[in-house]
Amino acid sequence: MDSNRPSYDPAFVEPKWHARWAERRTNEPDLDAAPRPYYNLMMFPYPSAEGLHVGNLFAFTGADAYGRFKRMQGLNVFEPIGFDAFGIHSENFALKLGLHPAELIPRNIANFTRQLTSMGGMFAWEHALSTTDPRYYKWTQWIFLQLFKRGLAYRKKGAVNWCPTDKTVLANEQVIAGACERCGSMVETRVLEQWYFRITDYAGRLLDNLDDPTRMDWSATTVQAQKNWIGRSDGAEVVFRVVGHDNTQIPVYTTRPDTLFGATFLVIAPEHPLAAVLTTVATRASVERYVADAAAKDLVTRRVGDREKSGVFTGSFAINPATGKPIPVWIADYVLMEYGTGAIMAVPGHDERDFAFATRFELPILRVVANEGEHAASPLEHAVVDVGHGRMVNSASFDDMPAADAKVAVTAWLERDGHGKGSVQYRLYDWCISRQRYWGPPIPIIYCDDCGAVPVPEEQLPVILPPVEDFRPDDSGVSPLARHADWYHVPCPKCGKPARRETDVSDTFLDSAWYFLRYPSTEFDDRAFDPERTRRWLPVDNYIGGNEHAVLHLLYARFVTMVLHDAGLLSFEEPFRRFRAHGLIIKEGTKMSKSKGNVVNPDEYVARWGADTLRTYLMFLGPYQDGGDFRDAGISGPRRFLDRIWELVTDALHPDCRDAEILQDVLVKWHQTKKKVAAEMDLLHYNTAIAALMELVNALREQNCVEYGVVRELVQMVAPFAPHFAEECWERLGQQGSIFDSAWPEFDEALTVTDEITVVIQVNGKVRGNVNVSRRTDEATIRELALEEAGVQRHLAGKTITKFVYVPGRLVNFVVAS
RNA sequence: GCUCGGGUGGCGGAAUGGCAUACGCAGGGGACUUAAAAUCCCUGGGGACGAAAGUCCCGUGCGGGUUCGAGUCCCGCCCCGAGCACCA
Repeated sequence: MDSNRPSYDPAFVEPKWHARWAERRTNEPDLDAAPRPYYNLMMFPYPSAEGLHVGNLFAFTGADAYGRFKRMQGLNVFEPIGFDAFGIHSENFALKLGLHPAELIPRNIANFTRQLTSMGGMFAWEHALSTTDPRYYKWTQWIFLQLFKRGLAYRKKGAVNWCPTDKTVLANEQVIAGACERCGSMVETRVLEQWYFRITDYAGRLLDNLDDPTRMDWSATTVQAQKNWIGRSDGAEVVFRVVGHDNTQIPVYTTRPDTLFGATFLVIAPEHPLAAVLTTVATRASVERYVADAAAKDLVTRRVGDREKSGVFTGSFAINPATGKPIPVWIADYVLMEYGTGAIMAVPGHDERDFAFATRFELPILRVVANEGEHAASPLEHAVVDVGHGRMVNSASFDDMPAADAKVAVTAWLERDGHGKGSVQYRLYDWCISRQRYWGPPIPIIYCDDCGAVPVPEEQLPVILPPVEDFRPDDSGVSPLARHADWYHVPCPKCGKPARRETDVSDTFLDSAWYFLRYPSTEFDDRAFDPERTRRWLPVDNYIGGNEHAVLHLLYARFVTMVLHDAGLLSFEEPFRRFRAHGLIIKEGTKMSKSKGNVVNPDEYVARWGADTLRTYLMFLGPYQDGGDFRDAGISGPRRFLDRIWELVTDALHPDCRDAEILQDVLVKWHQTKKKVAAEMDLLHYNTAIAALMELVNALREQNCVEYGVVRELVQMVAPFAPHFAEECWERLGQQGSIFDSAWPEFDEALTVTDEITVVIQVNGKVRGNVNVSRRTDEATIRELALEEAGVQRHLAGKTITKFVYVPGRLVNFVVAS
């Protein structure tokens, strides 16, 4: 490099453009008048004390590159950012440091803001938000009230998951294999009065919309995760009459009504309300002992699958409506009260769990479906669950019917004879939103002895979280706010008598279930979201985030949006038109974790290589939707790539490079690159887009081409990845304004193909040569040319050609017999 | 156990059923330099034969199959990762 050429120095370029962007408000679209609004959203971060890690940066860079690309395609892109700053994480960390979260969080947010600025995100900072801001959580509380108004928020006493370390209730979603999702402690069960949202009322719609392409275009893996979570199953409710109790019936839920004739006993959950009714004098003592034991166990232990079956006989019998025969009713904790009707018909011949139970307690096992070639009376060593092609046996008039048909036929018979009906069940549970903690929005409810649970009037919102020093949680099962009588004693809004505030705060997932509605309307304090702004910007056009939120955040956000839609407050019921899950970054082949000490701090890399190099590297190291392996050794490649473009820009400034002649090869490569990059950007295939740009750079260097127009468009195409760098190159090229207000390069389809093509010649599918011909050459000519190739002749010698395959523009294949 | 991903050089990874290993990293050789870094050029799956040019064989986790042709499609396995897990 000539000594008088200025070299690329990110330490100079990057701060320069941060200042320019801020000063010129480059990243602030006109929210009231943008003609082609495009809402580009990424999952907002939790501002941890450690700062942004490289995984966050990977996620944000990919989302940002997409937003910048869309903007260069002429859309008015709104790319907001904010902070999900309430919650147990922040509170626990504050406790550890002996700080108040209200002190800690602003500090963390300042650090995140610095880092997010340095990475060069196209963020509309004027609309940044924090969920901890009373101007924000006022509306989080308002959302709670909207649900309350519609009867979708209710209070229930029930067994809940209790984390002994975090000292709070956890949603089932937050319990992973019996342990707290956040701290890993084994979860216990407690009985507490909690607030729930009736998300189960929406299970069907939440499921059905997933398959509606007019509403949702989501990553397939995320859709699948939501489907599994909602867990629809189709079956039937069957009613069993109890012998000797004329008014007592036991409804059970089954997905296999076809096996009704094989139901040899019933099992009800220990908490089932009929447990006491069905118990006889002889069995009372043993039943009471069993039920008490079950109650002492926590919910999680009861859900561990392969425990040995336990249970107790009630002493009662029920009539199987199909056979008319009495079958015993048992109590066992493998039946869950929360699912279905809390009672099952046990079919040990065709269900592994029922089989294990029947074996343990010597209950009869009967086969009612036989697979092809299998005798119904074959030894009963295990349950036959898969009966896809089986036929009915031991089932009276249904005998010999294919099992799949019997499911429908038995359900129809049940309905006709009044023994039951077809029924759909969902695995989804209602959403418990109460948290016995401090660092969250207080639930806006006041308890009055006369009026009950009274919502705080909307004009009194927000219910400010008081700045108490003593916010440490304890084992009492009530929130720290309950220790602050001066705060919670208030008059009842209805009758004015002394009343008490709810002292629990709401789940962090409620904060994040509506933040995307707030971004376009952050300056309004008299409404959660402005109708006109919302109409212009929502639903979100593109949402990018981690699949770890596939079933929590994304489902809750959909639910809240659907409720607001039903309340007439939103015109759409699905908030995210397109969602793409990004992958995860690992370090040198292993997971990053604090304990391994291999968490990559992006600051060091930004300082050493520049944010643009780091961004380009992150987008290059693997497919965005899969993630990749961050290796220190690899980053020099992308830096070299940018250095070479810088040099091409320097050379292109020479007056001779304007409208210089472009070699045919370069011209074609240029247009092919433009075509490929645009297509790959849209699919988020950033690694291959960058590879294509690298190929163009290599071609330009090999052919010694620095034609101004080609270099200018190269700079435009690298801009989504290296925005500061591209702006600087743009300016050096003498271009006016921000490169992000320039139009994405167009390509000419006719110039993406060459006239001369290479046709591969195969003999029996093996490559034996090739010929260069004009694209217009006909098949016969190509065949003649192919036969002249030395390598082809060698392999054809003494053989007979039995077939000739011609794939236009690609290859020919001679099939020979020896 | 169930569901969804995935298995390709030394490494990260490319490949609408059509030249496997694009692009990048690391490596080897060379140029420049007092030297090093940086930069630039060449090379780059394994094996056999050959002085070389080259020729041939084998190669995308394993075993079958479909096809003129399979990393790609089908069947049966193995392994890794993620999620769910007594959901009747």
